[in-house]
Amino acid sequence: MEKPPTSFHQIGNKSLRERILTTLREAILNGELRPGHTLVETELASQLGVSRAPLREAIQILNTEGLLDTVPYHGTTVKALTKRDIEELYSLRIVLETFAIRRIIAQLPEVDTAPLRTLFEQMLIAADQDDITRVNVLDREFHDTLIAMSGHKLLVSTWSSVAMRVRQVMSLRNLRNSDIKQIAHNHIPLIEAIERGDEPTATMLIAQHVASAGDLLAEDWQDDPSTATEEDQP
Amino acid sequence: MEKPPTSFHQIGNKSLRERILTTLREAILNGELRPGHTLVETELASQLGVSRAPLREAIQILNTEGLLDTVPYHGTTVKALTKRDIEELYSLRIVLETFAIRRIIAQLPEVDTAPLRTLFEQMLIAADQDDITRVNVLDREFHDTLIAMSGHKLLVSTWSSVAMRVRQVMSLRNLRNSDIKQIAHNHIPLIEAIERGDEPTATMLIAQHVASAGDLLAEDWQDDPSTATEEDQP
DNA sequence: TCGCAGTCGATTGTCGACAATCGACTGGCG
DNA sequence: CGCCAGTCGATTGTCGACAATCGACTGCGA
Repeated sequence: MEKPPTSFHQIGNKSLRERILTTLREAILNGELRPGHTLVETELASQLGVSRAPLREAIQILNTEGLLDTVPYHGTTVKALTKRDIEELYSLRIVLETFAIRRIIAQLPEVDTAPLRTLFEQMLIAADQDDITRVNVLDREFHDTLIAMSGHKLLVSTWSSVAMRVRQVMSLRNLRNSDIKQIAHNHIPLIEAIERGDEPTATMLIAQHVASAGDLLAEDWQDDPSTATEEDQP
Repeated sequence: MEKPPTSFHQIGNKSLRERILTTLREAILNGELRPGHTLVETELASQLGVSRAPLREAIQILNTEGLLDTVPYHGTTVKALTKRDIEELYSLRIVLETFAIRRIIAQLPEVDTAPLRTLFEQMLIAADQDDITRVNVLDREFHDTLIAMSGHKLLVSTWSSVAMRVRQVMSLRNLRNSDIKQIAHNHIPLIEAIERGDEPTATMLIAQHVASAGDLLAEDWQDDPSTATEEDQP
């Protein structure tokens, strides 16, 4: 329980709040902390070996990010994820990614599409090796890169909050290997359309690509009834 | 220093954190706290008559919302607003509002467009009376309503963070009355296009409408050099 | 037995004090 | 005179304790 005054083995030596934040966020995004799970501050604080002050600050941030849901004097829970949430998530994803692609194409000879190709190639290799985890990581990087290439900082930050929840959904769902490989292969026509500056095709492909992934994830999703986001008032 | 147990001018008597949050956010959005302004926790806390704990929680939230910028052990400042930020803000606005309109039209006979007309009429009256403040408020409500009518909760929450910064920009800029009246009148063809389900026209009009407002605001904007968001590394 | 008011325990909200960190100042040394 | 190490002050970061609030339990009375 006592921590050495200078423990040298922690590399990213940021503030406690930041480390708590990263820890909790990662746990939520990994599905380790499932939607509906209740967090008790006292418990969690002693569990993490910190006081409640920085923990609470981290919780406020996660509330704002939409990952936690605190009701005053009652408790904090991991935010529920309904089927509707997933549908909204993926429909907004399409909008944001389409925007990114339009911007990339608009500044085309300037931006370098090589990173996309590299990621795609690695993705194929991982798919061949049935390394599903790695495919998912690379897919995330692919879409993150796409957004970043737009050169639109506000879009990047908006994306990151959407992408977080996408990641959370994916952690709670196990797609079939065949589906994931299929999705992986879908990337190449998209890359080519972007490189050739073919906006109609590129935007059509991204919409199709994202929507089909979203349908796969939303399919058969059952909202946890005990953690519904809305209640009818009588 | 002592606050009356029930000071009647604060309506929503929620937690201290919430009240501090609202107070600070409003001050930033009003332009009362200008970009670059430094907040000192101890000062601000005693000024508000609260301790630093809830104040810090509010600050973390405002950081996450992108209104404040805290650098560790150094200080918290109101986030700078560069010309580029404004351009990004308005380009994303177009994307989000276009999406909202597409969704509204898609479910058309179901949604009621009367609120838009009502707001528009009030806007015209206020414009006639040269009540610029009220025109701005109504304009905000108009666009908020448009987003809300999409029935897309995630879009609403994404919008709210964009809309906050838009509000901040507007508070720092004084548009000419003639420009504002012009903008007010632009709303009616948009409403009609939406009601008639004419998606191409409606999306074209919203893009035009928002872009021209954005150009007006970004025009002649000078980034405060002392609060630049990025530094070149040598 | 049923309804209800009071109490109790658990949990969140707030506070004041202390620790850690960083920049600026300062004083000595080459 | 210039430079560097040490110190100091101001500010943020963290802690433990106390206060406020809410739900559930309990026991009294009709």
